[in-house]
Amino acid sequence: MDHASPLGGPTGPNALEVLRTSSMSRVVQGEIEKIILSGVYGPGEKLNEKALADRLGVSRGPVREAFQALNARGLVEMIPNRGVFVQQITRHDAVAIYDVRAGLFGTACRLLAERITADQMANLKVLLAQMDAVGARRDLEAYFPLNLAFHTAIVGGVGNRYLADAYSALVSRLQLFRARGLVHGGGFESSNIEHRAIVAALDARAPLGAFEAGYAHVQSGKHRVMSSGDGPEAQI
Amino acid sequence: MDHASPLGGPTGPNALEVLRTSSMSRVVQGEIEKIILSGVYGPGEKLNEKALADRLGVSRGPVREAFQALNARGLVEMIPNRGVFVQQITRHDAVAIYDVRAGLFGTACRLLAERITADQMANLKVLLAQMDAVGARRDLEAYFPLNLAFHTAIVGGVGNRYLADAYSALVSRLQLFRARGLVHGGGFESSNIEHRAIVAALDARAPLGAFEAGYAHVQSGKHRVMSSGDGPEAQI
DNA sequence: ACGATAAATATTGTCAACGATCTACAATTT
DNA sequence: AAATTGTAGATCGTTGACAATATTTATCGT
Repeated sequence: MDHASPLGGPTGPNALEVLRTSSMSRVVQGEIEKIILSGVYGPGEKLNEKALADRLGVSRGPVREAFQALNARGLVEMIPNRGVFVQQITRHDAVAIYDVRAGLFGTACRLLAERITADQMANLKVLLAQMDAVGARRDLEAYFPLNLAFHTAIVGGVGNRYLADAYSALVSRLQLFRARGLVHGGGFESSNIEHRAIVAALDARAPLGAFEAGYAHVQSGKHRVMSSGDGPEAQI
Repeated sequence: MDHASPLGGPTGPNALEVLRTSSMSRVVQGEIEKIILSGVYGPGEKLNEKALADRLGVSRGPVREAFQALNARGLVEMIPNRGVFVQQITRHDAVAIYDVRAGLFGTACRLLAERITADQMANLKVLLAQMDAVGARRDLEAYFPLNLAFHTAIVGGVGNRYLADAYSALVSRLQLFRARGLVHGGGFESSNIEHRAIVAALDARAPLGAFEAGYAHVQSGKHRVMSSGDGPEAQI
């Protein structure tokens, strides 16, 4: 099975720009991350240095450097003299990650409530309406990107790089916890109700209410995911 | 000036154990991190690969791998074909980091309020009393470790690895923002009052109140630091 | 046939070297 | 004199090679 296209193929938009701004190891890191998050390797599976290097058309050096970065981001586990393995996220871990994510998302809502612009507010309401419409049709394929855009608009809208980075690091780790599981809908209604509560609090410029709404929303998402079997799937 | 002792010297407890469990690049990473956080290199200063490698008695490979990890942790900035530089934390950045830290610390307090044990509660009260006593004497040297222990007891007491890691990553970054500045006291009283509010909320097992108390405490700390000149110093 | 031991293979950790890129300085031109 | 161009040195990015460690396979003994 093709895990990755050997570099030089249609990897990026234009290889010229990529290779000038980014170093090889950064490209390699992105490729390996895509491979890991795509789920083809499975949690706990070993990542062979030489095999990856050959597949990506580079030597082991850049691969090892990429491993260090991925390890710091919590996507792989490194055991000295043994090798690098895809990080295993247990059910217990996922709960812990969701708790932190809830706190960060709530914080994002709180901070955004203190500084949200009219344009941002309007954008969120548009997304909300679209999600309502799509949710009524139970169209999961269309709902997913809208939901992602909604969350991104909130977390990114704060304009706090450190908040956004920490949040996306948690989301990445959480992606490791859907061991090849299918995406499974359900909970459109409650999710949309929570979204409305968040927007309402933001519209009222109520930091405390916004925090609570955001925190509760992620916690609800945690319960939705956790209550649906061992190898979980949805993230609404 | 001696930036670091060449490995093999009295760096760690016993080099044998360290070298068996940890790889060289991990040791190197720790050494470089200590060097950076010690502040001898100054924000924005360049870290020369060969110079660091020579000083640590290794080749450039492990140093480059350590750089990747430190970059992912936000302690250095890597510019392709230019080099690695100590991350610069501007005043604006520090404010952003404090905001995230406030949210995380508040979340820690909230989660801890839901599960704190009697032993943990007692420990916090002991620390609180000690800080009161030391604060009354205005003994900053003694206050600092107690304050650190108090915060660590809360964040670590939750038992959430991801929360603790994210929090300490922010604290590390924040350390970059005391550009060789002296530690400057002041605010003992307000800080202690806030500590008491946190403990009271935890004792009452009140998640919401605990969050607010923790969040407000870090925000107050932010204002204490930010209001004291450009190159800030204290972190109480 | 099963388990323990030993050789063989594979993989990791580290290093030194090579080409590519950048930086600093001097010579030249306007 | 200021700006620009050209060159020399330093530094970075990558690679291939070697030693150390782990894993697999083969062999031996009970």
